[in-house]
Amino acid sequence: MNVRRATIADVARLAGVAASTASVVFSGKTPVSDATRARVVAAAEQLGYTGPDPRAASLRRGRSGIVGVVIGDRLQNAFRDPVTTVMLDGLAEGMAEQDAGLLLLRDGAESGEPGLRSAPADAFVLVGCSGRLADSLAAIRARGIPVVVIEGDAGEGVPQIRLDNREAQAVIARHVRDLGHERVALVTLQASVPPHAGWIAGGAPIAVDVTRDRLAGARDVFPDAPAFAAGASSIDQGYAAAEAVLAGPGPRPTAILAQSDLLAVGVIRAVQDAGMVVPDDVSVTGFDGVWVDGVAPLTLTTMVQPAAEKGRAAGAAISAMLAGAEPESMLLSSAFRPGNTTGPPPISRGEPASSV
Amino acid sequence: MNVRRATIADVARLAGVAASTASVVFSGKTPVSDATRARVVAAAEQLGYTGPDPRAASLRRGRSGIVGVVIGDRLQNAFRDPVTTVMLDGLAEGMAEQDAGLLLLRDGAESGEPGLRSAPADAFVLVGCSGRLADSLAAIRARGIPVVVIEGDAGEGVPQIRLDNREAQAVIARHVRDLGHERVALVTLQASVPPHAGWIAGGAPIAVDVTRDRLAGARDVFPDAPAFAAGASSIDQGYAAAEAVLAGPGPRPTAILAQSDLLAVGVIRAVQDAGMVVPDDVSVTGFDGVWVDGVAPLTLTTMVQPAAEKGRAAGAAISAMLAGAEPESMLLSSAFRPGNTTGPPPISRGEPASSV
DNA sequence: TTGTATGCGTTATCAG
DNA sequence: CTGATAACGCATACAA
Repeated sequence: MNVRRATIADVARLAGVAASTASVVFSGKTPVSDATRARVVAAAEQLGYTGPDPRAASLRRGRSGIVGVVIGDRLQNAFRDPVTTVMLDGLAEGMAEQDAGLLLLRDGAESGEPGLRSAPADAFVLVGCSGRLADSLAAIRARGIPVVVIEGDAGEGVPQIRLDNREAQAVIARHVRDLGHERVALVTLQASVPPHAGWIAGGAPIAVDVTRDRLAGARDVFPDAPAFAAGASSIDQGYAAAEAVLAGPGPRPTAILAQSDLLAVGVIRAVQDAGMVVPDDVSVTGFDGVWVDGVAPLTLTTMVQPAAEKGRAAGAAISAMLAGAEPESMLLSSAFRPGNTTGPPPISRGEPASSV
Repeated sequence: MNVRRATIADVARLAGVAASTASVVFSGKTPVSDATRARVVAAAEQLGYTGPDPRAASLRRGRSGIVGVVIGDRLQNAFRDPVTTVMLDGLAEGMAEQDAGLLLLRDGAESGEPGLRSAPADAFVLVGCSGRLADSLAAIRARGIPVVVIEGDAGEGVPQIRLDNREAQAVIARHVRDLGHERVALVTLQASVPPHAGWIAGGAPIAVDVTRDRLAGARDVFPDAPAFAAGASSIDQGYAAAEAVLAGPGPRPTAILAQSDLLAVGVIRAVQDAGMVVPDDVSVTGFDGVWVDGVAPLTLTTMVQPAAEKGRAAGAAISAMLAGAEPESMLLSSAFRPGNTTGPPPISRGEPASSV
C-alpha cells in the first residue's frame, strides 16, 4: 500500500500518449479526441490515479487555490460571535466559487507557527480588530501577497470591507427617540485592547473602530447617553453590563441600545431578572441581525448587517486582485428591522423630562 | 512591483554561494558558518526574499503542512455548537505543534467544490455525523491520504476519536436517580438525518451515533423515560423540546436530562417561563461542560467532556499516521461536574411512586 | 562546511 | 488534435 503513487506520466505511458496529452484530459483546457480521452481515463482508473498532485500543480501554476484567513489568537473566540461565523460562511462561499479553500490561521506570536510567513496561500483575509493587525499586515505585504481587511483599521492601499456603523447605529437610535425615549444608555462592544469592561469616560479614546463608530452614531442622536463597554460580544457580558447600567447613578434609563445582538440578549435577560418587562419598562435594541440563539420568544429590534455579504465582498476583492485588477474597498450598509423589544417609554412618574 | 519575486537562486547568486547552501541557511538542516550565513541573510534582505516558496517546498518535500478539516455543508452550522469550536481549537493547537494549518472544507455535493478531491492536504479530519461521511471517506481513501474521524460512524480501519457517551450519560442519570427522581424525561440531540424534532418512538432506529449512545446510557438507568429529539443542539431547540415535554402526556417529570448544555439551557428557560423553579420543581442536566453563553447566574450540572482533547487526540493520530505508525483510535471519557440545576424532587403530592 | 547534480509532478507553449 | 520541451523553486544525497 505504500508503493509510489501513480503520476500522470505513468498514466500517459499506460495509455500510450504523451504526458502533456494526459494532463489535458484532466484539466480540460484543450480539446481532446474522445478516443484518447477514453484510453487515458481507463489507464488512470487502472492505476488508481485520482488526478494531478495539487502540490505539483500549484508550483507549476503559481497558485495554490488557498486563501488564508487570519483570526484572533484562538479560534473559539473568533467563532463565539455568530456575525463572524456567518461572515466566514459567506467568505467560504465566495472562495468556493473561485475554487479556493480557506486556511485558518491564528496570529499567535508564538514560536514556529506556520502562519503568515510560510502558508501556501494566494491571498489573505484579515478579520476583526486583532491587536496584532499591523504586524500581520507587514508580514504579508513583505511576501507581496494580496490582502483584504474586514472591519479592521488597515492602513492605506489595503482594500477594506466595512459597514456603515455610525449611520446604522444612528438609524436605530432615531427609532428609539421617535418612540419618545429620552433617558437612554448604551452598552458597547469591546472598547480597548485588551478588553476591559466598564464605563466609558467622557474623552477616553476608543481603540476599536467598530465600537467607536457605533458609539458615535448613537451619540449623534443622544449626545449625553452614558456608555458601558462590555468585555466581549456575548450574552453573559451583556447581562453584566446591563446590571451595571441599571445599578448606575441617575434615573434608570427607559431604553438601552446594545452594539450587538448577543449583548442585547444579555441586557434583556438582566432587565427581566430585575423584575421589569421588555419593552414595557425598558426598550432594548441590538445590532447585527443574524440568528441569535436564546432570544425566543421575543424578536429583537435591531439593525441587520449583511454579514454573509461581507465575506462574499472580500472574496470578490480577492479575485479582483488575483486577476491583477485594482482592489476596491467596499462599504456595506445595514437595514433596520423592527421587533418587539422596543416600544414607547413607560409613563413618566412625575419627573419632568428636563430634570434628567 | 510586479517583477518576478526573488528566488533562493537569486539570493545565492548575490551572496556568492551555491543555492543549496542558501537553502540550508533557511532550513537550518545543516550547519553553516556564521560568515556565509550572514552573507546569505543580507542578500535575502536586499532582494526582499522572505523565505522559500511554500509551493515549491511542499512539492519537493512531499508534504504541504496542511490538514483538511471537513465539516458539514455550512460553516455556521458547524460552529453553532461550542463543543465543535472548542474541539477545533484543540485541533488547531495540536496541528500547530506539527507546524500544520487547518484547511476548512465543506463536503457540499455541489458542482466543482475543490475540496476533498484536490486540496493539497497531508491528511484529513472528518468531524461530526455528516450524512455524506461515507462519500467523503471514499474520496479521501482513493487519494491514499490518512484520515481521522471524530465522533462519526466511520468504517473499519479508520482511526476514530470517540467519547464514552453511554457510560457518561449513565453517570449523570444515576446522580439524578440517587437524588430521588423517578419521573424523568430526556431531551436528545438530533436523532435523524435530516433532523426532525419530535418524540422518539419506542423501537425507532436512531441514525446518529452520539444521540443513540447517550440515549442508551440514560435508559440504562431510567428504562422507561420518554425522549424528545431536538432539531439541533441549540438553546431555542431545547426550549421548544422542553415545552413539548412539559405539555406531554402523563405526570410532569421532576427531572429533564438534556444531551447537550445548549439544550439544557433552553430547557431551563422553558421551565422558568412555565412558572417553575430550577431545581426546586424540575432538575435539569446537560452534557458537554464547555462554556455556554447565557446560563449565568446558574451553574449547570453536567458531564464535562474533553472537547479540546478530542482535537488534540486527532492531531496526535494524524502525526502518527504521517510518521508511518499504526493509527490508533481513542476513547475519551467525561467527568461529572455538579452544579445547582439539580436537587431532590419536590415532595410528591400524594401520588404513590408506584402509580407512575 | 560547501558545492554539484538531480528530480519532485505538473502544465504552458509551441510546433507538428 | 497531439507530442516534445522546458521550466516552476526548492531540498536532498553525495562528493569535495
